[in-house]
Amino acid sequence: MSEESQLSAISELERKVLSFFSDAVRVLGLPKSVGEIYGLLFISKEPLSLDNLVSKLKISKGSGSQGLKMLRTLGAVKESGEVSGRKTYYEADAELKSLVGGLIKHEVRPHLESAKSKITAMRKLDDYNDSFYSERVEKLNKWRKRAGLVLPILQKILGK
Amino acid sequence: MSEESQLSAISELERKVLSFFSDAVRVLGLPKSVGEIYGLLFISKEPLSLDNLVSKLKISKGSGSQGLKMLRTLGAVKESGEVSGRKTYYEADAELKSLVGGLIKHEVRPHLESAKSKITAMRKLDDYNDSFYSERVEKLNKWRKRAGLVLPILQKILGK
DNA sequence: AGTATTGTTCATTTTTAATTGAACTTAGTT
DNA sequence: AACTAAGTTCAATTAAAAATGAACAATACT
Repeated sequence: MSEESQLSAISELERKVLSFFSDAVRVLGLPKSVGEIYGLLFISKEPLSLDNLVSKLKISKGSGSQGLKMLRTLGAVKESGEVSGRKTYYEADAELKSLVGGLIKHEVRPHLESAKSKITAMRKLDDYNDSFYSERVEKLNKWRKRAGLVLPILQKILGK
Repeated sequence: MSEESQLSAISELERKVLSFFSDAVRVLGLPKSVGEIYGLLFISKEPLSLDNLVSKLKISKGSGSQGLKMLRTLGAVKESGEVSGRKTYYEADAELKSLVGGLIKHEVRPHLESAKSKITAMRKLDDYNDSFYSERVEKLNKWRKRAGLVLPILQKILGK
């Protein structure tokens, strides 16, 4: 049977929230559609299905599916308990803690890991015997370590 | 007069440092060429001119000029005292403090400002009278404020 | 002054990243 | 079991970002 037809246009508030999250997400280097999906869930009173998102945001099913996948991975979105019919419905996890945690784990840590292995490789080079170069490489390592130390602090402060 | 011809190829260490900074810079949403320019200056024993950078990195003069401009704006690079001839030479400001400070000031703060004005606009909408919506908007504002508070702390921790 | 060299700007091109949509897979319904 | 709707995947397209290079501007050397 046919549900409430999903033609409801986007409200002014929704538009502003979408713009807010598109921007925020771009700063973090994620695609804008991901920000829009999260934004719409964030400002929605009820959980939304993939269909709902696709029709309201006027994006393709493919984008919607991929965007939701990323948001699930980040832990920014969760399936709603309500399982009416065969669709799955999503709602935003609107806790800064979850968002920051997911971003750190999936977007930041991997880069720090890769930085670590690059530094390890630098130490094996002949140039590393030169004091200027070794000093510079070790400075990079100090930076890397400090970045790693800051993350839990960040998480603690933001995730209250 | 002709200087030491700038054909010196890139060393293995240099290659690794460039890769390190290209990656780092991409995480921050800046173009890779900017990372490479900074990287080469970071690992160079002497200050380098635009020409030096362009020939070693094999990038166009245009990219080089734009990249240096961005790095100057961020305060990540400074003109060397040495003014031999008519070229200007640059060296990396290799203090994490400067880098973080510049990024916060030029890349982060402006976004927080724009977020602030978006929230102000949301508060003026009719929907804001609905308690669910006002609660959400105020949550966004809480997040924004918290992000603003974290920056100086970040700066303090990283900029030691 | 005139000339040569260095540096910037910006319209075009190239490269990279995101989105689409059609084919496919999975799961629910009758 | 056959059918139908939901969701995923991925090759192809489109859109966004960065790099190029030629024209221009600024500077300093003679």
